[in-house]
Amino acid sequence: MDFKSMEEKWQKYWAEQKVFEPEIDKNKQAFYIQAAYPYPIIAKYNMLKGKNVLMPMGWHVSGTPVIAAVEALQRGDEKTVKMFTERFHIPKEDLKYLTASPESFVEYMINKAKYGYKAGFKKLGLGIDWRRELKTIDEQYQRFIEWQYKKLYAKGYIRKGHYPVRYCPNCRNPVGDHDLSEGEGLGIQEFTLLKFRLQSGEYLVAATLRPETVFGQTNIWIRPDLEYVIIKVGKEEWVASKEFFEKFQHQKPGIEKIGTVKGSELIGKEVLAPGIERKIPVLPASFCDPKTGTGIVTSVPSDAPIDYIALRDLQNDEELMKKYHLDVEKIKAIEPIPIIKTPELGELAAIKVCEELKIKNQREEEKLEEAKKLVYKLGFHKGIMNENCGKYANMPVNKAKELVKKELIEKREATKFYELEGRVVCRCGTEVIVRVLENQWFVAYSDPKWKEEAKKTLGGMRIVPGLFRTQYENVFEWLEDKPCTRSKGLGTKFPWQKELVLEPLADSTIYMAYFTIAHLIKNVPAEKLEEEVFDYIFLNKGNVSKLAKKYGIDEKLLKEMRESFDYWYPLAYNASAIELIPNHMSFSIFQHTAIFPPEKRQLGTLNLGMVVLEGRKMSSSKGNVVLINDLCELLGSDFVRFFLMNFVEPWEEMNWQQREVEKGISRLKRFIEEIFSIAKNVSSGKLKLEKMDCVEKWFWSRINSKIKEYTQAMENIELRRALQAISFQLMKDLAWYNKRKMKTSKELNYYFVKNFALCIAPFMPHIAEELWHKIGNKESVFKAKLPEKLETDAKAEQGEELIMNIVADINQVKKLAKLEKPNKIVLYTASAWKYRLLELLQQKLSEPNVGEAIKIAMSDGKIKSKGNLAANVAKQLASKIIELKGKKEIDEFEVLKEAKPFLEKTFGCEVLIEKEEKTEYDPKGKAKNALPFKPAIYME
RNA sequence: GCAGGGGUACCGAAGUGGCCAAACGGACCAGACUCAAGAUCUGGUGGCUUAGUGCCUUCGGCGGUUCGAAUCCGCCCCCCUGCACCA
Repeated sequence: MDFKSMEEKWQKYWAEQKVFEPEIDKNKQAFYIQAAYPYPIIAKYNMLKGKNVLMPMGWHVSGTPVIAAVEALQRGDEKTVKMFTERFHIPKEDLKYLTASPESFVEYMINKAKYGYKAGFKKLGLGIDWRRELKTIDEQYQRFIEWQYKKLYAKGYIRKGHYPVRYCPNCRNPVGDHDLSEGEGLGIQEFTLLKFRLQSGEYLVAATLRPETVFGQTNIWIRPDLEYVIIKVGKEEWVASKEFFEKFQHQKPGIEKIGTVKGSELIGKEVLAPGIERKIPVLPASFCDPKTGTGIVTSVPSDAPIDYIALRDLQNDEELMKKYHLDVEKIKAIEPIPIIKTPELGELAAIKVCEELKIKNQREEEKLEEAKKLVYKLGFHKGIMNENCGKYANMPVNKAKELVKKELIEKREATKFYELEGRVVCRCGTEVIVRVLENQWFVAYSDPKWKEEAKKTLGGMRIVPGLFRTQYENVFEWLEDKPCTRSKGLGTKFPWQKELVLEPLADSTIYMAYFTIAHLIKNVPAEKLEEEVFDYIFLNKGNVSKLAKKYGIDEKLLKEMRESFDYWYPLAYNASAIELIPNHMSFSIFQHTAIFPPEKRQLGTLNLGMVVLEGRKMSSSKGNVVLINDLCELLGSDFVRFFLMNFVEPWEEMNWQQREVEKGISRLKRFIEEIFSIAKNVSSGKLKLEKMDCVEKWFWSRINSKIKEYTQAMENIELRRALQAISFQLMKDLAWYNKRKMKTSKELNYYFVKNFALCIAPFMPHIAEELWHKIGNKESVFKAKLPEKLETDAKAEQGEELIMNIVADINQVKKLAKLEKPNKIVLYTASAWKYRLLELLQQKLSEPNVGEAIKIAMSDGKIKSKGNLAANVAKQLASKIIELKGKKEIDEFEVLKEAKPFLEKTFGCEVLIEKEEKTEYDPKGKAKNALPFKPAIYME
């Protein structure tokens, strides 16, 4: 069959008939969904349920990727050029369109590229309303985004503050992971910078991750051989390493170096320690690293293994103490101060761990590192502050940490200092530092009122699959203010600081509302789209006539836009990848909540799994991509669609394996072709149930139960389950029906083909449409409705099951008895009393209890009279009682009699159907083995 | 580290208290068809047994609850995703 021309034919037909260009229809319920696989399936399914379905498509081109690609092409980057010319099949002479400008790049990739995304989506037959297409750099769209941010600003949700970022001093730009050649994934740590005042007024500064341990400070460490710098910070003078000064410049503009001081000059002095207002000595240590923190370290021997060991080393080294003219007795008298208690390590964690690990001196760096991690971890999770910690006594460490930090900063005894978790290097080769951006704009997702309201919205939404709800709830809990502007990239200019651009996650949260009017607003000049205009369209504020006059926009058009938004909203599902739950998906719920009234938000979210290719992550930079266009070309779009859905449910990770798909396709194609051949022999007359034989009733019942299963699965967005029910499972039933049937019913054929076409339509629209018309329909299959009330015939299904089991059992016995070709097969159905016994057991026995079963059997006089056999049967039935639950008696004798010709044909010999108690032919005494639903078998 | 999701036979993957030695698909093996290959069909794929059976071992590990656990509870190990300026 020529599936390819079938695709073209129906795509043309749909376009002509405007099947996927919905107009407002008040008689139909609106169903609005976003377009990305697999929504088209859900969209089409809802059409078949009689809803008016809108599915638009847009292009999110904000941010840096487009710019980066254009720049790479401009400088002729080989890899990038190769990617575009080979992977995306772009002719070399067309590259000039890509390098001309980001806008030209976008235009070309969307509309001109033969293998571009749009072409691919069209090829897949997605059914998108292209009239509503938008790009995030469209002028009108940008006006809409401006409006959005003005609404947020008015509510106080746009705020300004500082923000630490990873920053390349050479490129003069913040850097993300993809900009790095080393240190991907390393984050920013927030250190507390403690200030220790010298008698002379200057401060020695030390960075720590454990501000709560200030209560255990006994001294501070400094490297005698190192030259420190003196820095002017406001009115204060700080002493720290040169490396620190260089880094801190980016976090505190305006500081300057005003001198230097040798570490050894500071040894032996006393400083006033922050948080405890006690004087402690400055002592020498070799482990202070100028590159880490400030090169000065505060010493808490109770909870920092290195401090403890260094202190002990010093106390044992009188010569060293004398060298620096230290008071030996005083130093020796220093003792760790217990401050934190954990069940595992007691009150002096560092000492305990050093002893356990048998750390001898400062040179055992690896062991010290291990000890530090252990103490830190336990202390943080299980530690409780003790009575030496003043008002923080009895507080868990993880809580005290924040409070102590806050207090120290408020008392100006400390400040914040940001440090990278490790060495991070930009692609340009420069080492990355942390810079604090002063004028960073934020969206205040931390706002308690907003959070509350957003949680309410979430509470009323449908999350598919449901198991992700807790994740959303957690995200909502910890979501903090999110920076929303940046200096580089495509996108909308930030209204209050035009040199900044709204970043990509900021302009993609309520665009769904824009789609409802995208086709109408296209020709309205952007400059007319002032705040009030959108206020009217989306919030129904103001007077239309006045607005129309004031801005020179057609009043009818304004009303139409208003009506369109009102009709299509709320959105049925917002859908995106699972990894976007912590940002895009949650932001979208927040922003809908902030801007729109409760009845115009979102009804649900659909969370989709990743697609991996042959077991590896898809990545265009690594060349591990496959274009949907190429796939459709090769396999046919209906088949691509089918297998995209067939592997896993939408939210699970899908591994596209070409070989497996190709194998599966041939089977599927045969099935489809078989259905087409059935479609040649149909009659649309009504089914006459009373005239159908057992097999036909069975097939009819199976079709109905599969449609039921399909419908149920579709409602739960279990697309794979739905698809399998209607394809592979039905395929099996069809095969059995073909084998079993005694005559052909055109009506039943019609019933089968019609329902198959309907159910498969969301998945394989072209094939469905072809089938639909083949059996005589004149309108699009998408104008039809799925059947709703479906009956099944339990007796027919049980009867056929009996035949299937008998066939399997006969084969089994044949094999075991080593009878290649039996001459005669005799089947004996069970006596009435056995059914009677089964009924009793079904009523009285809830678990497979043999003793109880025999008791029940013997309580009935008639059954009891059968003696040993009765006990035996009771035993066998009891062990299968759960399996037999709910099975009702059928007339096995009649069923088998009807199937007799079939059985004789199948096994190529005479088949006798006998009743256990009436049989005259039972040479081996097999008849007594008969059980309900399990006739006895004898063969020779 | 924190949060969320997982670990099932050779592989992918169903299965949430007894119909489970575990659906379905792939791979593999045997048989049928064929000159042959491919395609297709039939059967098989934990072990031992057997006229359609029965028993033993198995669902990341270890313990527990239960007459009964892949499924429920506790602890542990491993994998995936996200953790914010990357869309």
